[in-house]
Amino acid sequence: MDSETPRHAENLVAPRLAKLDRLRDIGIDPFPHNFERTHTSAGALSEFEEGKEDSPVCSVAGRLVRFNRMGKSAFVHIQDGAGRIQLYLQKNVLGEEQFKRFLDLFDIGDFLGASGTLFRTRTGEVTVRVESLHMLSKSLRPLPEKFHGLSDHETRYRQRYLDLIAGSEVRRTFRMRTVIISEIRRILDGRGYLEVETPILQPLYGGGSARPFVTHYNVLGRDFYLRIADELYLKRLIIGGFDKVYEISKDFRNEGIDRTHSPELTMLECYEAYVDYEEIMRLTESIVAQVATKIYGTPVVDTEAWRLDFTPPWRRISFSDAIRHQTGLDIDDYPDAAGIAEAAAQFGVIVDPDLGRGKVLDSLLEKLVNPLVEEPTFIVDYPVETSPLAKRRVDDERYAARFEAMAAGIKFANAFSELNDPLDQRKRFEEQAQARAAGDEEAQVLDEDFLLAMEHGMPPTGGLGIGIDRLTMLLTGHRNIREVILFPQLRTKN
RNA sequence: GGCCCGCUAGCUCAAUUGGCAGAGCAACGGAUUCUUAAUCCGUGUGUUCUGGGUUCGAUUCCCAGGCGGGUCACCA
Repeated sequence: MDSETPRHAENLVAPRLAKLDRLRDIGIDPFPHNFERTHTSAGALSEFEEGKEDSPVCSVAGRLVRFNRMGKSAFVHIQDGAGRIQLYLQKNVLGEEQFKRFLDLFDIGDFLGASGTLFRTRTGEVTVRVESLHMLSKSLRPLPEKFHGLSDHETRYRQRYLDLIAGSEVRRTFRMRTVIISEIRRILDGRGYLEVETPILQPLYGGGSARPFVTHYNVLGRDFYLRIADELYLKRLIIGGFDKVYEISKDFRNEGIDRTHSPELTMLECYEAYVDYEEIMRLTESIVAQVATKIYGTPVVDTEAWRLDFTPPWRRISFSDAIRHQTGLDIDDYPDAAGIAEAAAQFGVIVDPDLGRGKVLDSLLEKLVNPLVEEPTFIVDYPVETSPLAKRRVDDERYAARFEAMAAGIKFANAFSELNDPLDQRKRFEEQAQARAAGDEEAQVLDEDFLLAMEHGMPPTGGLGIGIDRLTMLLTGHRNIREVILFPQLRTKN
């Protein structure tokens, strides 16, 4: 018994250890190497429904999850990756010895393999009439209760395997997450995008506004950063001549953890040469609508949490209109940080003006507008101070050609016409350096190597980032990011 | 990090205005050859998160800590 096992739990483990010994005593390996199954649970059920044979023969395997003993017979359910199937065990079919062995030595939680013929019970359930039965792996600990399942969040996250065993909704959510990612790949591959891999350990972090995790590279003798974004490397590839590139990978941001933030997050970033953010908006709508359709057969996501219609085109509102509608303020009337900070304070948004006008405007949007956005919406044309890597609008240099996408109060995409003027880019970095000096720890760091690349010429480019975790939340109806991350980070127990 | 809430059996939850800790499921023993949260008979398995304090007596009250949840701040 390991040290984590409470003493009283031994009462639950000991009988199973005894059964393990008895299995070995009668020459049965409780942990055999394999089992030749012919069908998954779902495969067996559909074969029966197709009715090509009267009583199809099959071998199935899975974890024992329900156990109804009926004296000389028993109904049990096993669960595999495809679902559940019922087995019917009869003393006169299995023989006295094998039947008794099952009753005496098998427990809920064990993996077993069974072979037999399919039939339909009186109550209509397609079931395997078992002719031979095999122990595939003995379970030594009890599973969570069958009806209520596991509801303690801490245990669900720390022992996710128990959550997955007990909850079909949980399994469904994570299968959807995988479908979302593979469908995005399929869409981008189909459009001629090249999937690439760029460094996770970076000598300088950039491409986003966040504090990084720091690590040490022994052989190079210096600190490196876990990336907060892929952006500056993907742009180097655009400069290098790949017209369309994307990467789906983890970013790391050393920030708070809450319902919509995980320090380790999965991000899609894609860049396409010769297009602007208008085209990227259409791409974004198309990706999300197609992914939703892949899952639900329609772009309408109708869950317990919300109903969201991702059918393009989505609603669009400019940054300044969004602020104006919410506050009556025209942000153009406040060209400096001090003025807008004072105006924001009237709405309970308190920001130190030393951090810059962009920071104040960001806060206004974040606090007063974003939480109220329910329908899928593009907020477009961000003040240039908030967008150090985005191109200025042609008609108004105070604004950047940038959008963010949100729904149900959750921001899930950020995109812009990428700044490709190296002189303007240098200026923007310098402004960020000032903000950093004033105390903005998330301000971007000047990256000479990136500027050098841009000085060699970068084509006009549209770029997009989609938070995969958040998109998964929206598409699966979860309000907490931990529900869509298999192993969310928790404090370690000692 | 601040504030608020929670932690009781393997699981889901009760209860104790400070006085022997109790249900269902699971488990264990028995009955049952068509069950579906099977049913019927019997058995309660516990460091009430941890450490202090107050008290004749603490699971309950007080203090500190741990872990979790919510919220605020920061970020996507």
